[in-house]
Amino acid sequence: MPSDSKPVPSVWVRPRRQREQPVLSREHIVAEAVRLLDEEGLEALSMRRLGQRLGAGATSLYRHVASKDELIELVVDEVYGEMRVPDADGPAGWRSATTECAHSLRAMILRHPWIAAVLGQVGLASLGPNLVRQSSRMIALFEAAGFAPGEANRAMDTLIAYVIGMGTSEAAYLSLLARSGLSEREWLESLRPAAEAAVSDHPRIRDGFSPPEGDPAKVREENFGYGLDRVLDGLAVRLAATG
Amino acid sequence: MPSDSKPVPSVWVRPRRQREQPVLSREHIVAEAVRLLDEEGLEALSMRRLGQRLGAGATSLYRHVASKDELIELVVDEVYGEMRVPDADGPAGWRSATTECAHSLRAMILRHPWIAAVLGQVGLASLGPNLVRQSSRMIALFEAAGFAPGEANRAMDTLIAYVIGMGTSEAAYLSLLARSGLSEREWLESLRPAAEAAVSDHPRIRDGFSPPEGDPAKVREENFGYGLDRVLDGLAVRLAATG
DNA sequence: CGCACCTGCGTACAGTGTGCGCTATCGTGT
DNA sequence: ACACGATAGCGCACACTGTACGCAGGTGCG
Repeated sequence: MPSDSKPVPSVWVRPRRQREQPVLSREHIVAEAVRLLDEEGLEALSMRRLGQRLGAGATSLYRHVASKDELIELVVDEVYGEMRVPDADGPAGWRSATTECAHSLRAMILRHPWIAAVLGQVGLASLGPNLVRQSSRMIALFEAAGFAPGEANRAMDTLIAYVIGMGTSEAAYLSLLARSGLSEREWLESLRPAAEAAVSDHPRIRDGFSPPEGDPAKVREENFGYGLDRVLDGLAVRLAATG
Repeated sequence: MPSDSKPVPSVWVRPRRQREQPVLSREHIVAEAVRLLDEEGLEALSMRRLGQRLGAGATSLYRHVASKDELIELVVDEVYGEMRVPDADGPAGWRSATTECAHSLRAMILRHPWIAAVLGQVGLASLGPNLVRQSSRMIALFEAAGFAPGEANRAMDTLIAYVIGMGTSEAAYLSLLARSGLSEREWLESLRPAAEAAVSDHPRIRDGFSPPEGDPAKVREENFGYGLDRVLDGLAVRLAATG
């Protein structure tokens, strides 16, 4: 019985490869990636850490996913599926239906702030199943409202661009804040001097760093609603002019 | 004269440290970073490559810039300064002035497609001088149009959110395309089968992958203009209702 | 039984951001 | 004129990244 071989390749010690039922699969990987991203943010997502959380080696993931970029595409499509899009033949008018869409998309972005950074790389150009499904349902909404078939798509793009632009700003702000480790109030307080200097040079800038007028989250939601109403007003004008 | 010391630390061989005039400086670094990003895209930006292009070592940059993240903030503010914002007391009406802003911002994004990916990380939350200046000038535009002081800010946010959302999508699409190395026509052709499958399942989706109806860039610009008009219509409605 | 296949793993490589301590240069005060 | 402190740049080192490659073990089919 040789004791000089260090790793002792004995049958009894060998880890027996307990193939529990949670074998690796594309769905498992994507789901765990979303969880990791939600908990620790974008730069915490590495193949090694993800593998670790799944009880697997880093490179094992590559059996199910071609590359990290592809994984990110999958993850984007996954969360895009969380958006709620009402049925086009439902009882609600087009305005309230699209309003619900917009709020639901914003909520999704705020639940997963990391997509802000990721949308700029991968965009909505990839043809994931959820993206296709949701887009189709949204276009139906605009067609039911009375937009011509070709135009409904552009109307949807307009609305989505607004929501994504607004959500991106909010998400970037929030994850900056999260990375700082401060509470929102402390953060604003710490930026106070710089902000005051800026405001004094350019008096027109609204002082977003003043003593918080109520819940900051509430303020952000109202700002979002303001712009949303303007965008929908504009679409309504167009609808009235062509109908 | 010992010949065994390999690196020969002789005074005559020593590189004499020619301190040419292009010493490193924050401005130089930022400018070169923008050039590198424009030429080779976001993931080509590393401190080592940037230092190399400046004829400096990687870590030398840290004398002028605290971290790569800070460098990126600087770079964002730099290109944000490229946007053209007309004077508020100029001859043009508010609508044409803000239209010019929007097109100018979009043009900036398309000139520097990498900011799409970067805006999601750093956002417009940092208080760079160009950002402050441009925002102030834009708010002035909306106040001159008749928006109440507090509301002008929200109107601007609405417009900017739309432009950024739309620009982000375009930029993501374009840089995906650039990474593929194909021409736009080849790219569309290669996606044809997948797109057709998607369309046949969801007939409402406009077939954006059909034989190009004219210049694709033109089509994108028209789509952008469509949404822009809707957003400005909506703001005009609000203006008429409160004025 | 044998054979092909598929899944997961360990190793390895090139490349990343950046902390630390060294050297050479420059501007300034005496 | 000379010394001295500040500063700019550099090389090294560390921990970490994505992923190519080849191997080991299990599974299903002939």
